[in-house]
Amino acid sequence: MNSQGAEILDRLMLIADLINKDMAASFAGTGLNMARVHLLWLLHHDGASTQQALARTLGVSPANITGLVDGLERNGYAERRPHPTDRRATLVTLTERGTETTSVMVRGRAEFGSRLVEGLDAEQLRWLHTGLDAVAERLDELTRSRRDTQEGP
Amino acid sequence: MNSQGAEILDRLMLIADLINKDMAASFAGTGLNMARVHLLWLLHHDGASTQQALARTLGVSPANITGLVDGLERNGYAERRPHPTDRRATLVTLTERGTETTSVMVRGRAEFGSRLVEGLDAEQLRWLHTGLDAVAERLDELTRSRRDTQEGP
DNA sequence: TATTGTTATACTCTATAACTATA
DNA sequence: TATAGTTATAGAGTATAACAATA
Repeated sequence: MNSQGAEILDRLMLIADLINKDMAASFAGTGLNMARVHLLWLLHHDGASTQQALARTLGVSPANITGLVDGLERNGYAERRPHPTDRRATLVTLTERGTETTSVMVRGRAEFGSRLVEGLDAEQLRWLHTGLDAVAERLDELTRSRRDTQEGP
Repeated sequence: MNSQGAEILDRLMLIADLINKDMAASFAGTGLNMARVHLLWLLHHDGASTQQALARTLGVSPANITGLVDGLERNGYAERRPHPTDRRATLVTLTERGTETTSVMVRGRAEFGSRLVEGLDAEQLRWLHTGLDAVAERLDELTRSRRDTQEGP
C-alpha cells in the first residue's frame, strides 16, 4: 500500500474544493449557479438538445431539468423551441446571451488554467498532465467496477 | 498563455467529480451524507468542539451546525455534552460508533488513494505529488487575491 | 403502450433573523 | 452587552409520482 496515494487524494480534493468555491463566488449577480452552469456548459458542447437528452447526460431527473431550463430561460441564457419533428419534445437552445456567456467562460477557464500552472516548467507540466490522466483512467475503472458490483442482479 | 493548464484544470474537475459521486454513493444506508461526513471528519481531527468552533472552521452558519449535529446524534455518531466551564456552550464529541467510523474512513481513504495511483512508478508519483502541491499553493494565492480584491473596504 | 415535459410534493442543505440562556 | 445554541422561515437543488399531450 502506497501512502503517497492518500496524500495525493487529499490534495486533489482540496484543490477541487477551492476551485468550486471560487467558481460559485464568481456567479454572484449573473443569475447563474453551479447547476445552471453545468447545463449551460452542456448546451455549449452538445448544441440544442431535448430535455430528456439533457437529463440523461447530466444524470439528473427530467423534473430537475425543467427547473434548470426555467432558470436559464428566465435569465435570458437559453430558450425552448419546438422540436421540428416530435411535438412532444422541446429543443433547448442557447440565446445570444448564452452563447456570449459560454465564450467568456471558455476564455476564463483557459486563463485560470494557465495561471494555475504558472511557475511549473515544461517537464513538470508534462508529468502532471500524464499523471492526472492516469489517475482519471484508474478512477474510471475503480468506480465502474464498484458500481457494477453493487448494482448487480 | 499555456493551453496545458486548461486541460489540467479539466482533468482535476473530472477527477474530483468522480470521487465525490463515488463517496456520496458509498454513504447509502449509513445515515451519513457529504455534509455530515465533513463534520464527522472535523470532529475526528479536532476532537470535541463547541458548535461555534465547528461553524467557524467549516465556514457555515451555527444554525446549520445545529441540524448537522442533530443528524449525527440521531444516528449515533456523535453526542452533545455540557461544556465544563461555559454553560452556554455544548461540546460535540464522537461516540464509539463515530470513532469506529472515522477509523474505517481513514483506512478506506488510504486504500482508495493507493489504488488510485496503482500503476504509477515512483518517479511519476513524486512528480504528481509535487505538481499538485504547487497547484494547490498557486490556487490559494489566486483565490486569496481575488477575494481580497472583491471584498475591499 | 411508451415517451416528453410539467406539476405536485417532499427531503436535504443552506442562510438570516429572532429568541433564550448564560457570560 | 455579547456570545452559544435553537427555532422559525425561506430558498435552492434534488427526487419520485401522477398527469397531459403526443408518438
